[in-house]
Amino acid sequence: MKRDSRLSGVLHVLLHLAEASGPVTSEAMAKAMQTNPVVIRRLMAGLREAGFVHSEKGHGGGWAIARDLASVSLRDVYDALGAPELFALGHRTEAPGCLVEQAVNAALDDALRDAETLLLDRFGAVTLAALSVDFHARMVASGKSIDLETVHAG
Amino acid sequence: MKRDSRLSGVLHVLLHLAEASGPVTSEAMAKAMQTNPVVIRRLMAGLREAGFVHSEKGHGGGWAIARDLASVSLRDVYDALGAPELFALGHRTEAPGCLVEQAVNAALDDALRDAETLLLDRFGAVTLAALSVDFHARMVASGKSIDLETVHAG
DNA sequence: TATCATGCAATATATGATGTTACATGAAAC
DNA sequence: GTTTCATGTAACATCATATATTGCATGATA
Repeated sequence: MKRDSRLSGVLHVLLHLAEASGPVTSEAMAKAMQTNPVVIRRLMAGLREAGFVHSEKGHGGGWAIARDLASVSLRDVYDALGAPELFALGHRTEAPGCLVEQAVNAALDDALRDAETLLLDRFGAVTLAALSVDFHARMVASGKSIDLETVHAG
Repeated sequence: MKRDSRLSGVLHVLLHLAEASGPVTSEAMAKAMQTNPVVIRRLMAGLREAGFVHSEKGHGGGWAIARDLASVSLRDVYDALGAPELFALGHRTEAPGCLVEQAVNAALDDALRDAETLLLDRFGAVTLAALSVDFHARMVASGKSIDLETVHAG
């Protein structure tokens, strides 16, 4: 089962944006993330609509953070991505006529619903600012400096 | 993100097996589940190794439950399937050099780990017997009778 | 007006689950 | 014993879909 890395990717991009002094182009981000600029734009589209980032065309354009990092939780980012499916487990049939399958689905859904609530609550409790703090702590601990180009070069 | 329906499918099959009087062939199950006999055998392989079901070759052969339903939890079945990935969310990079990505991964993993614990505990608390009880309650409530062939005909 | 950057649709590629075929093994029926 | 039935498994085919790419339109700056 292939896993969806969009949330991970977007958070990564956002934190790098937060570190940058000016706007960063899709191309620069794409190079750093080893992917295509269009993929970056697709990822960011939801965040732009949600007002978390701002994009500018033309010379000197690119992407920039539009909100205080402390005001955006992982849950917000997740929602801005369209609240993608959290679980890899699914049902064989969504609306089964078979009563056995209904019972199975009900049991699984019950557990999944609770886990989903827990997970989203956790996401809601973590802000981008908190991630940034953690990142800076790691930077101090490692003694390394960082910038988008050099860190993602290797 | 495509979802893995193996757990759902196996549970469905197991409960039907429990209702059956004698061994059920892969072909019969496959017809009921609208899939291929080989797929059924693949699903059941882990359960056979775990000792939850028994298979017999030749005339009158097929699959049968080998354990008391009360002694098998959803967690056991999940493990017998090889403990497949629970979450659709993953990391962009598993062992990133980038400290930003490390911080992101750590935050996500933290939340996911707790959700996983909750989910597996829930699975551990539900036995096949409980599912069977629920199924019979549904059958009474609906007034319908059931058997493998007729229920899955349409 | 030439260049740079996003916006977006359409298409291509890659990956992995699911489905299928083929054949070997073993058990029961005849 | 030989025929039939069923599982066991590997190899292969298909299909779904996430990801990547291409192409072109739009708008902003030099």
